[in-house]
Amino acid sequence: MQYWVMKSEPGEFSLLDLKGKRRAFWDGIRNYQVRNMLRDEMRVGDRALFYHSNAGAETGVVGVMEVVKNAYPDATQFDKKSKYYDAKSDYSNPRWLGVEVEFIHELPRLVSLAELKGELAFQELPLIKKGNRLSIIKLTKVQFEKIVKLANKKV
DNA sequence: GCCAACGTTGGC
DNA sequence: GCCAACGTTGGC
Repeated sequence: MQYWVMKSEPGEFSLLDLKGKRRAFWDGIRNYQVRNMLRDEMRVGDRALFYHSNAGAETGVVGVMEVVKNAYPDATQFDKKSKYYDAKSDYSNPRWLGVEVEFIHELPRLVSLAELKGELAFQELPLIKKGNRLSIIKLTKVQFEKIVKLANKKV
C-alpha cells in the first residue's frame, strides 16, 4: 500500500463533497508529472490524505480517502463546456487521466499547513515547500501516520 | 534546443 | 487581490 496527499480547493471540491458522494472521480489533473504518478504508481487500495488548498486558515489536511479505481481517461478533457477542456487531447490517445477515490473518514481536526511547517519531520516534504505546484504528492507510511496522529492530538 | 512570454498554482 | 514559483508554449 502506498500513501499520498491530494490537493483540492474546497470551493471547487471539498472533503464534505466527497463525503456526500462517497466516491468520486478525481478530475482536472493537468500536469504531466502528476499524471505520470497516477498512471504508473497509484493503485487501488492506496491511501490518500485530502488537503484543502488555497483556503486561508483552513488550509491543510482534513481527511482520509482510498483509491478505488486505477487511472483512466478524464472525461472533462473532451467536454467543451468544462474548464478542464483540452482541445489538443484526442480520443484515441487521451492525454489526461484521473483515479476514483472513496471517502474513509474526516480527521478529528485540521492539520494546518502552518502546523506541518512547524514539524521537523516534514521539513523535506514537498507539500510544505514554497513553489511546490504538484497537486498530488507521495508520502512515506511514516509521514502519513504522523499526520494522522497529529490530527488525533489535542492542540 | 534555447529562452522569453505567458498561464497557473497556491500561500499570504 | 497580489505575486513568487515554476510549468508550458512557441518563435527562432
